[in-house]
Amino acid sequence: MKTRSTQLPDTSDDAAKPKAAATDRTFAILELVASASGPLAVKTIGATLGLPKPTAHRLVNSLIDKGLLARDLETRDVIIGVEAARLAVGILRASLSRAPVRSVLRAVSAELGETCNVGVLDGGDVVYLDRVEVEHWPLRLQFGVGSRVPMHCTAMGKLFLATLPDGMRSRLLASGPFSAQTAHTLTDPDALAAELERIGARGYSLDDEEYVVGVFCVAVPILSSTGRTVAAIAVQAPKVRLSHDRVEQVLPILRRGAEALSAQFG
Amino acid sequence: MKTRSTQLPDTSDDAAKPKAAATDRTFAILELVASASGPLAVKTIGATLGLPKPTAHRLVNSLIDKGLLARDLETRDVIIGVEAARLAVGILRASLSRAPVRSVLRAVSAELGETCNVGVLDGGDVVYLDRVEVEHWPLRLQFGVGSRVPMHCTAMGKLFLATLPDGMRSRLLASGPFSAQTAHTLTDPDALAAELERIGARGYSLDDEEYVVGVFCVAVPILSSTGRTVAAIAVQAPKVRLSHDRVEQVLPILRRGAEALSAQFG
DNA sequence: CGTAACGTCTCACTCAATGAGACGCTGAAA
DNA sequence: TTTCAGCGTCTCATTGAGTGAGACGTTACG
Repeated sequence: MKTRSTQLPDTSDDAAKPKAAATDRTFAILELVASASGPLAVKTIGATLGLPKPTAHRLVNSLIDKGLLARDLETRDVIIGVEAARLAVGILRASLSRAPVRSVLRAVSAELGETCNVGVLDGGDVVYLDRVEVEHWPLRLQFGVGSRVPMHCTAMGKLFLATLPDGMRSRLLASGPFSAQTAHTLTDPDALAAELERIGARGYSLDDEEYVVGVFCVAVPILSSTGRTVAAIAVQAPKVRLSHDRVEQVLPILRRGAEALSAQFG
Repeated sequence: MKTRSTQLPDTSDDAAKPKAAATDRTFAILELVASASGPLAVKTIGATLGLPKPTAHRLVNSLIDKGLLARDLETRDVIIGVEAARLAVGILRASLSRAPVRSVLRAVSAELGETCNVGVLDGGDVVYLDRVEVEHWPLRLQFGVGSRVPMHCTAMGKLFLATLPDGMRSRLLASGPFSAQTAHTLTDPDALAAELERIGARGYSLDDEEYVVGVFCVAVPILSSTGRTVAAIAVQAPKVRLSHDRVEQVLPILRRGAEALSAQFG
């Protein structure tokens, strides 16, 4: 649910423990070599990732032993290994099952000219399953695929809340105070309940700067074959480009995407 | 004092410690998921790799936190994550930039006298992994290494579609309307399906001004050792220089390049 | 309403990873 | 040649990250 780094007994001395897991570092090295333009010296790898000299060599050699990395024959530089290529082919093949979703999302995003994403409800918050961006703006890294956002102040989250069974909804509504992310965030349970009522009746959900200042959001449900809301598709954009006056315009496009996606989930 | 309270049902005489390397196991999990035919239950992963229950969950969740794995929507099964796909594209690109391999594409391009590129399928579109140009023309910057092009209107894309398993192909064909890039683009699913049929039978794919006006393209598959299409190599040129009448001429050259490159993908 | 299967949590234990420092190698400058 | 500098390798005390048995929740199902 929360972040994963488990620093339990760290009380007073803060952030002075850059202890890193071997696995994290290993993947960092692999990714670095994969994204490099050419062969890399171990020195460079260590310097880039801030690894002590022996550690860098140990991890690199360990990857070489696995065949994931290799050494250039004359220079001793590090290049990608044959096992990595095998793994990569497998990964791309396995990730094919995601292709249809992404395909739809891209089409919707292209038509709207704005960033779109697909998310589901997991635990107490919304998880982004996939995302197609249209430009580079600050939100980009903050809310990438896999990141979690609250339910009470996002278009998707409120949509899920509105379509939940009554019992679970009231339980979630009672589950504590809602943080005020912006001045527009609905923190009062009654106001939120009323908003959910509206959303349920309309069949779509809006986020008018309730989570991030200056960002407007529209979300529609993705229904399973049984008619249950299993996911949602949303568009988000700066409010200067997307606001209440454009909602009627984007809805049919979003709904078409949602319909195409519901076929994939059914 | 050591408690031998539990007699394990087997392994009575092995002096070998339960040797555990977190990194090895993590990569084993990733590879297992990547090479699986579909979503895997954590139970299955643990059983296959001989991992204790909590350990299996810990490692899997750690990979999920990194975005390398993900969970299926309704079933809680494990599938490949989006970060893994990103990593995979990087790996394949890096592995193609290795000197011995790069020369293959250069040779093909030189022999044909036209621009050639190598690409794979990722997330519903084609990604160029490598590219050798022969002259400076408008497409140059637009479709460099790393750029993505649609599936339905490119030689490579259609080739991938044609060699996909039936289920996945039909799901992708159902995943939305196909944008008409030019007057020649196949936008009708039925017409596209018929074209894919032809491509599958012929073993190569053509793009006759379906993506860019005036550009003709020929693509052949790069097969893995198991005979699966894992990538493709293509030549593209202005139609005045490359068209149907030259296809038979370029095919053997492309195929020779494809064969040389196939070793790179296992 | 068991019950069975699976996921999560806890918690001592301990082994694998860590990294400062010493040492060796090779190649280029002096 | 010698000297020096930059890298890679080796050693080893230290420790905390990883481990896994067992207990506990949580669904799914007959």
